[in-house]
Amino acid sequence: MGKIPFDAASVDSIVAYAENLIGYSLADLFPSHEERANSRNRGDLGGMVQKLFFGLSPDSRSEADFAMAGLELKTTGVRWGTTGQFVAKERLVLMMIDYEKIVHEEWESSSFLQKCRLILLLAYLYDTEKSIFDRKFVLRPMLLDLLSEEFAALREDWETIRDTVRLGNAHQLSEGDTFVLGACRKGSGGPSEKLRTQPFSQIGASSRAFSFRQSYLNRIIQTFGVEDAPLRVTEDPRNVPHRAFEEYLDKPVYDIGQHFSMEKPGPNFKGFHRKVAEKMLQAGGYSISALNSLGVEMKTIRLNTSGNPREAMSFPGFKFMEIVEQEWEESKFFEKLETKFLLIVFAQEQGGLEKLHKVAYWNMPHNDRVEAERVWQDTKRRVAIDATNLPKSAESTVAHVRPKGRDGNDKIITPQGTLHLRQCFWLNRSYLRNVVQSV
DNA sequence: GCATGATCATGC
DNA sequence: GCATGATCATGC
Repeated sequence: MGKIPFDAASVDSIVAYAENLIGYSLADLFPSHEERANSRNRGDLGGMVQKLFFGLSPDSRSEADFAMAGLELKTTGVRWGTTGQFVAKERLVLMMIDYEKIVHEEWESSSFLQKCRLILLLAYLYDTEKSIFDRKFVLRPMLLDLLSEEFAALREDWETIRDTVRLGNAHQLSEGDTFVLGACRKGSGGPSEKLRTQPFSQIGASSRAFSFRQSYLNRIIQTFGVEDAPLRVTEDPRNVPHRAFEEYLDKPVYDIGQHFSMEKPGPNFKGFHRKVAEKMLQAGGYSISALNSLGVEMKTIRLNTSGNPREAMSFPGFKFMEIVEQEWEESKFFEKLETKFLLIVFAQEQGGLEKLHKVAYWNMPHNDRVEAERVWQDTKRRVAIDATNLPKSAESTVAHVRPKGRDGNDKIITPQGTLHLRQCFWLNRSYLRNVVQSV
């Protein structure tokens, strides 16, 4: 291999050279390369870019890929979103979390920043039909300095993860624990998964990696990847409750509705409280979709006069034929339970007025996710035997299964070949009571 | 009052 | 047309 056509010690030079990749695939630039044919390697476009385009030998050492420049190279798949911008296909995995090491570290001198402080992020158009060699690079090369002000929200999440491991709770980590920097599962998963050791506990923990959560990565792409984008990476989701909801706390929900000139809800309208919450969000400069793009999902909970939730909490429906073929980690329910929720809690007072009671973030703790998985596995098992006999709320402290459909005709096929009402997972009312008290 | 079964309006 | 978040309705 000849002389590399950039200065490997200069970040600017590397980034400028990376411009030459944009608009092309590796196949465009290296049409006759022998690796093309035998590469079914699904994840290694980054490695190939490093090797072919930059002429470096890939490795996974603790130092950055461009060691002299302290620059880490990452590639990420993007696709066209419905909003007319590119969105990330999935979270961006940055590096494995070393449970033994992180407990002794501080943010500024962390091995995470040693490797990932400076990231050159290249986006390619994700296309399952094409090999990694044929995927075109799009957007601008993105140079990210994780110690710059724009990425300030990372630090608190990194510390949250470290402190969880310090408490001997590495096995309890969840992506939903944090807002922008995630501790995502990395590894085989399933029953055969080999667990890792952790300091301060004998309990084996799943392998996890630092990642930009998908929502955060979207904001990065839409900020750094295009010209003249409004800076939106700086927004920290932790600001939302205070900014949008604080002034309405302890106010009657119908007064809040009136404040926003909301029509009186029709007798059958089931979304009034959610709508009121949405109005408060909007008045605070957010929206449901803005909240989602911050990686947060909003749920409303209404308490009766005795402080119990009026209803269980539902999740998206599942298909009988699908769940019997699925692994837990692939399921929608798993994904939801690693989500960060913003709970908007309304409470009915003895006198009769229902008020905005509490607004707080919550994500499901580990023990309850274990129990939820048990319910899911039991559901999977029972669907295969008799899809009409599924876990009821008395069978678990956390979750159960119940119908969720448009009407009595909303039936789908079961493994028994019969039609049965579509179902979904629910969090038990009694469980939600504890949740509300815990936040 | 609760568990369970059965919808409802909305928004994409 | 359909999934979704949420609530209604019934029976014990």
